[in-house]
Amino acid sequence: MREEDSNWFSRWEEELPSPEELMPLSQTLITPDLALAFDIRSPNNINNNSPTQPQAPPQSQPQPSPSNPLPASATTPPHPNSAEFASDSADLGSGPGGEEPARTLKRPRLVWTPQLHKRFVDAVAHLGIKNAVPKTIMQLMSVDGLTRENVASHLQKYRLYLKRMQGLSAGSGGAGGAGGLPATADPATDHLFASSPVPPHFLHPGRPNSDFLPFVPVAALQHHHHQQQQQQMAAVAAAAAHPQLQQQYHRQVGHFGSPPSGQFEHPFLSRQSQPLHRMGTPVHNLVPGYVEDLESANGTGGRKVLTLFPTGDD
DNA sequence: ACATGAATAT
DNA sequence: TATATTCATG
Repeated sequence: MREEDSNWFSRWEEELPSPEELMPLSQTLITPDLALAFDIRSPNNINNNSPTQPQAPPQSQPQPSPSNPLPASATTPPHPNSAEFASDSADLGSGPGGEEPARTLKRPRLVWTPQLHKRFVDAVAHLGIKNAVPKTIMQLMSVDGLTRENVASHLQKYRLYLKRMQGLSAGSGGAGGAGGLPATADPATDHLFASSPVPPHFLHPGRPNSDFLPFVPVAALQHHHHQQQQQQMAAVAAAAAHPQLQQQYHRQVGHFGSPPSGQFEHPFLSRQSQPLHRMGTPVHNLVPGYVEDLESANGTGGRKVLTLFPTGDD
């Protein structure tokens, strides 16, 4: 019933990160090889048995992040970044055995952790279904390394999920939250989606419920040529919708412009801007809320999986 | 030319 | 299965 809805909705609302919290949330996708290069790994169990990701239950403890036992011989560290390198022609099919990271580098598969998905949902929620298109969502999420394709793909699946939910929503509030599993979402396939509450508006396409917090978490400078402009555009667009926000936007940008504290720089952070023409990364990993970690699962064929999961409890 | 969304591939 | 990539449209 509606009351249930508002119930979980309230909770969901409370969980929403405030602009301040959101702003510094510049996560960074660290590629396995990069991590390896800098010896960034969780000093925990080297044996990741769990084929699936820790479902990240409500529990938010420093879950021993399944480190990746990446075979030291992990050669071919896929540089996941810009695929805009046209000049070089070394070994084309340098598959396994080859050392040089062929330019045919593919990013590791992105794993949508509940946290990441939450950001996704939040972004969509704040944008409104209409404006929630991959590009915009991506920008709002401000996750470094996230591509439009990543978002598009996820969005596609998410829409299907919503559709299914609409059909089943009759009688049961459905989307359980972080607390319990929704009785309605049965298939394991929906587990991820079930981890984040679905704003009611999503299920009611005919009702422009726009009483959402207007904020513009423009953040994380990203690489690639025009991204900055794009972000600005996004911000401007958002500002257009909410003129009063322009201030916020500027404020935030300013914030990013000047690092909060020059305490120390993690090697890999500074390095990060090195390998490719990535722009300076405003990573504040001083914030204990989010920690980047990665896990490469040596699946069946040796495909690497990039997992970024914030340790921050949600 | 570019972004989206669905279909298809891995 | 989940995510990536391709493809047809807008």
